[in-house]
Order: sequence, then structure tokens, then C-alpha cells
Amino acid sequence: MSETTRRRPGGRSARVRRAVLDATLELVNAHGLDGVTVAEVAERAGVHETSIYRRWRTRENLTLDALLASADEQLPVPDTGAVREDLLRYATALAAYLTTPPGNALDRALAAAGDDPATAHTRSEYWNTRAALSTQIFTRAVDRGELPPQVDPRLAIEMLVAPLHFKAVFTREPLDPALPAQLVDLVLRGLAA
Amino acid sequence: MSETTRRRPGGRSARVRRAVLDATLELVNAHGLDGVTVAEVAERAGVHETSIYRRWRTRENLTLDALLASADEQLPVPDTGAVREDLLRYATALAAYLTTPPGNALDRALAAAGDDPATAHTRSEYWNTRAALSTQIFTRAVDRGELPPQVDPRLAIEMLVAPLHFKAVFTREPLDPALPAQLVDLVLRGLAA
Amino acid sequence: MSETTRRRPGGRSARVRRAVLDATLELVNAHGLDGVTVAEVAERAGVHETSIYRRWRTRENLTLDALLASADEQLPVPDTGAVREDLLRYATALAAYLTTPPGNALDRALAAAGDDPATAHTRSEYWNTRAALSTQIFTRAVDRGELPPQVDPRLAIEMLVAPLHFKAVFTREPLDPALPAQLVDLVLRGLAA
Amino acid sequence: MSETTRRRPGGRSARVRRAVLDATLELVNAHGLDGVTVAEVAERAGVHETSIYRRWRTRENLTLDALLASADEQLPVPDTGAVREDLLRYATALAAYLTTPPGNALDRALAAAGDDPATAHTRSEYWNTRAALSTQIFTRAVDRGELPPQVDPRLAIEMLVAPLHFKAVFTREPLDPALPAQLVDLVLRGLAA
DNA sequence: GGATAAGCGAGACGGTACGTCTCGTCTTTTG
DNA sequence: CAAAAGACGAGACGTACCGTCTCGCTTATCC
Repeated sequence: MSETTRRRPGGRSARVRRAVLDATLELVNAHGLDGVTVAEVAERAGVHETSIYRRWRTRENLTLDALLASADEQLPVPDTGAVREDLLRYATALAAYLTTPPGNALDRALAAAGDDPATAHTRSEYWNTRAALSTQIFTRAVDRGELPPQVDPRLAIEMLVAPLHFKAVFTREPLDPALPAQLVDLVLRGLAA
Repeated sequence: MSETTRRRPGGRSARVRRAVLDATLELVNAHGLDGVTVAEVAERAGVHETSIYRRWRTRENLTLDALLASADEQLPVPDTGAVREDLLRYATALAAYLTTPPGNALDRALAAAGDDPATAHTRSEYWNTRAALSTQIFTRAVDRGELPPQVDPRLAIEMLVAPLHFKAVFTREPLDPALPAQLVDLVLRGLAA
Repeated sequence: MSETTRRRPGGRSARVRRAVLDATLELVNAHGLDGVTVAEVAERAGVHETSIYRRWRTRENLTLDALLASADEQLPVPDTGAVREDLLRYATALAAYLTTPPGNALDRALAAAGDDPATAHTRSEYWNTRAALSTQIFTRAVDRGELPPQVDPRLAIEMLVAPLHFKAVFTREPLDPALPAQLVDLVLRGLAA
Repeated sequence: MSETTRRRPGGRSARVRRAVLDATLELVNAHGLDGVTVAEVAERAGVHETSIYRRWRTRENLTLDALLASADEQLPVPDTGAVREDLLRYATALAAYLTTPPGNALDRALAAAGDDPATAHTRSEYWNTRAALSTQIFTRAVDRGELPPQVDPRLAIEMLVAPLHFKAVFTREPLDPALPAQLVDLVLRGLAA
């Protein structure tokens, strides 16, 4: 999602892109996902609406683009050498992120996103990337002999992160700080048995 | 959330209410959640648009009311005398429900719903009710001695259902028929340890 | 509002009628003619909306009824024995009335009133009554020999009052206190010649 | 009152403007002032409703704009060299105009118009313009020595036109063809004395 | 003084129109 | 001649009143 076609640092294209994405994130922070309107993004970015539509085509694309770009930066996959610690850090970081405006907005944007091919592609790419990154924790653990080889990393990671997303978008309860540890422990016990 | 006053069952009011909710569900089935338009609901229900706005105030309220009403009927909590069987049936039923148009629509409606007090109340009431029902499976299991008494039923049930909701609204992958059993087993192993 | 103990002439009916008309006038004073809504009249009068519609059928009827009733009381036709004085007092009183909320509202209500037979009848009755009353000033003046017998009283009185109504509803300029005298003098000079 | 910005004549904007105003006048002619609905104007003009609201903001603005524009064309101020003739022609033309659908509608629209600053400005501008034009008849007459210099043109013209407007919106009587002459004579006699 | 007719309270509902909000497209103007 | 500026098209939403209807109850009136 980070801009791939930067030719000159400061080309007009890049400037516009940055300004628009920044403005979008600002608005998400200020008024929430639904408070983002293309007109206002354009105004804040000092760019014409048309220019936004030319690039992103739809508002959904715009918000997704802006939010996805900021997501990866917030969720590095730790490698401490111990599964439990890795998972704990990862779950804690995710829980924290999901309570920030952009984190929450990202989840809601993903939940609301349509099923057209382009969006579907973006969606699956995002989740596959995240899964590929986060399941490394398990594969490394298996390699280290911390977990038996027959563990299903994808299932395991989903049982860990799903409840966090679930609370963030469905129940909207505040996330209990103890929750990550509880989840990690329950998952690890389940895998170890 | 739902309309405020309800008079005699069978009166015009009740007739209108039923017709509208039915029409709403029909439309959800036909065109998906976003394909529901108040005007078309009104037309199908043989009711005037104004009458809908009078009761439900917003489209969001309407769809939520219609979908929530239909949800409980679809998800009875089993009581077979064995935890694993209970959980398996429950998870399977939920997985099945989430792949139906109204089931999927409900999740997306809940994800998209706002944070105003009324909606928040509806939301928490719904999830609390569901949790209260489904956690009975665990309390019964504890009573029967199937599980140790220190299990946290709320946590456990969330680890079971969250991945299903997660896949339904986030990744949108088709639900693997084997998934419920995998989830159940992992959770039960985690709890037993 | 005051007649709570009188039940003979009409009883409940009469009480409702008075309460409604009073409430209507109150609202006219408070929010202007367009600020009168049947719902609010009903509430203030402590009466159900339906009861208002039963009697007056339309909002227009209601406001007209309320305003017309209060009009005649405000505009007695003077009889001082001198045309000029009579006209001056009459014109001054009218000018004053038209600047009060109900006076202004009455004019606007009459201007906005429809052309259905019932309303047309009310309208012509009102204006004919007013004309019949006010032209007495001229007929008495002719009888007294103050004015030549060939004067057209209806024309004369209209040239006197029309500019006042005109300013009240069309130009909406504040009425110059000197205006009545100027009008009277111009008319009298015109008639005398 | 009228829309705020106007670019090149002939552009899309101008086309829309013309089409809408024309459609508005057509509807006034066909169904009267209250028979004008924005939706139908839009349809007849082949324009989207939103475009109308964008420019005129309210239905009141739209009808006033349309009617005012057509008014000036209908009421040229004559200059025959003789006061009586000038006034007679002017009064006759006005009387005729007020019996046409747009003429009548204009008066009713003006009577019904609100008191917000924008409308107030439009109103006073209209009446001031009309007064400035029509009082020329008197000033020219004074210049020619037909009338004494102390005549108040504004008062005089109002005594002439007010009864016509009065009958058009208040009494709704058909205008007697002889009325203009009677008014003119009475006013001129009053001024001459 | 009891029947009965008229009117009222209560609570929707039908219906019309208005004005708003955004999105996404298209034309005009300008550098 | 390409991009900025500024409508416009399109569709839904929600609001404000108006006026109607049904039903049960209360009050005035009449025999």
C-alpha cells in the first residue's frame, strides 16, 4: 500500500497522494469512518474532488487504501524466541490498535466493504498477508520444538485475534487488558494438549 | 430500537409491524443488506413510508429490528447432556446461520450500527442475551463435572463464536464444514488443561 | 381558559371551542401565522387534535375563525359627527391593528386563503361586513351635507384602507404614523372636488 | 434570492436556469402558485430536483425568482406627456396583469413570503424599483406643471395601486374595468386641490 | 332517569412535499 | 491541451405537517 511509483521525492503525484491519504486519516480520527466525506478530504488536502475520484474511484477504496497503509506499520510481528511472549505482544498490540480511531475504523471499513472483485482482492490480500506474517510465530515455535508439529497455525491465530476484532466491532465493549493473556493461554493450552 | 408502543395483537398496528418486518427480511434475502430501501419496504408491505419512519425512525433501526427478531429463532441452545456435542451443534448452527442472507446481513448490520445510546442499548442487550444463553452450555458442563469449575464461560464461548463471525464479515471466506469441530476441540482442550 | 364553570351553553363543546381559539391566538402571537400548527394548538388547549379537525376541518378554517372573531372587536366604527375625524380614527385604529401580530396574521391568512366555496363565502362575508360598517362614515357625512351625494363610499373607503393593508402585507414597511392623516386628506380632497 | 453565481450565458448552467424558470411559470399558469411543486418543475424542466435546490434553496425562492423576473416585462411605465393618460394606462395594465395567473400568483407569493433577510431584501428591492419607476409619472407631471410641486409621489402611486392589489389578493372580487379611471380621477383631484 | 346520540381522548396511519446529503460524472474554463 | 473548478445527475434519507380513521369512553340531551 505504500506508494510504489515514487519517481521524484516531491513530484506532484506523490504530493497529492500523500496529502489526500493524510487528510483521510485526519478525518477518520476526527469524525470516525462515517464522518469521512470526499468533499472534505479534498478540501483539507487542498486538492480537487475530481482528482480523488480519478485515482481511487470510490470513497470505499480511498478509506481502505488510507487505513490499510497505516495498519501494517502498527502491527509488527514480534520474534522474542518464546511463543507465549510473541503471541502476547502481538495480541496486546492488536488490542491496542483496535481501540485507536484508525484501527477501529479499519475494522469497520473492512466489515462494510463490498464484494466486488477489486475489493475482494484487496481484502483477501490484506488478510492473507497478515496471516502469513502472524503464523510465523507458530511455525517458529514448532521449529523450536515449543509446539507439536501438527498445530494448525491459521486456526490458532484466528482463535487469538478473532475475539479481539469481535469485541471491537460487534460487542463494542472496552477491551479488558487481561484479555490478551487469557486468550494466549487458552490457545496455547489447547495446542499443547 | 423497536417501536415504542404496541397495542392489541391483531390490531392494525400489529399488522403493519408484521408486514414491514416481513418485507424487510424479504428484501434482505433478495438484495442484501444494502439493497434494503425504506421506500421498497413500504411498497412491499403495503404500508406508507411515513409509518415506517414513525416507528423505526431510521433504516438502521428497521433492519436491526427485523434481523434481530429473526436471529433468536435460528439459534436455539442445545442441551444434549454432553459439552462437546452441545458446542458442536451450537457452532454448527451458528456457522450455518451466518452463511444465510439474513444471518450474514445481521452481522454486517451490527458491525455497521452506530454508537448512539439507543443502538448501543440494543446491541448490548442482544449480545448479553446471546451470551447468557450460550454460556449455559458451560455452566451445565461444570455442574456435570465435565469441566473444571474455574472455566470462564464468556471467554470460552467467545473464542468459539468469534472466529465464525470473523470469517463471515472480515475475511469472507467460505466456512469450512470442519471448522466448528476444530474450534470446539481446541477450546475444550484449552479449558480442560 | 377562564370559563371553566359554565356548562349550560354548550358545556364541554363550548369549553373546547374557547380553549382552542384562545390557544390559536396565543400561538399566532408567539410564532406568527405560519408558526401555528394544529398539534401545538391541541396541546396548548389541552384538547386532542382530532377534536380540532372534527370542528374546523382544516387549519386554514381554524386560523381564519380565530382571527376573524378577534378582528371585529378591534375595529369599531367611530361616529364623532365629523367625517375627517371619523376617518382619521378609523384609519389610525386599522393601522395600529395591522401592526399587531393577530392583525398582521389576519391579513396574511386572508391573502393565503383558498378559493373553495366555503372560504370564498367567509371571505366575502367578512369584507362586506367591514365595508358596510365603514362606509357608514361616508353616508352619514353625506346626510350631514359634509360631502356631495354622488360620492362612492365603497371606492372611497378602499382608497383609504388599501394602502394600509398594502404596506402591511406587501412592502412590510413600518407604518408611518402620519400616513393615516395623509390618506384621509387626499381622499377627502378628492371627494370634495 | 436568485441564484448566486452565473457564469457564461449559454453554458449548461444557463440552460438549466432558463428551463427551470420556464417550467415554473408554466406550472403557475397551469395549477396556480400552490400547484407548483419542485418535483414537477424538475421533471418538466428535464432537470434533477437537486439542481433546483442547489440554486434556489427553497421553493419560495424559486417561485419568487420566476415571477419577479416576468413582472417587470409586463409593466412598462408609460410616458404620453399627460399625467392622467399615463396613470390610466399604468393602472389599467396593472389591473390586467393582476388578473393573469402569474400576476395574481406574484401578489400571493409576495404576500406569503417570509421575513428572513434574503427575502426581505428581495422584497424591498422589488417594491422600491417599482416605486422608482412609477413615481416618474408624477415627477414628470410636476416638471410639466400639471401638478403642484408639493405632491408626494410615493403616497399618490400607492393610493392608486394599493386598491388594485387589495382586490386581487384580499377581496378577490373581479376588477371592474372602470376602476382604474375612478382611482386615477380621485387621486388627481386629491392632488390638485 | 335511563336510553341514546353527540362529542372527545387516544393512537396510529395515509399522503404530500420539502429539503438534505453524498456519491460519482460531466462540462466549462483556464493556465 | 490537460487539469482545476464547478455544476449536474442520481438516489436515498429523514422531517414536518396535514388530514383521516377506528375504537372506547364520557357527557349532554331527550323521552
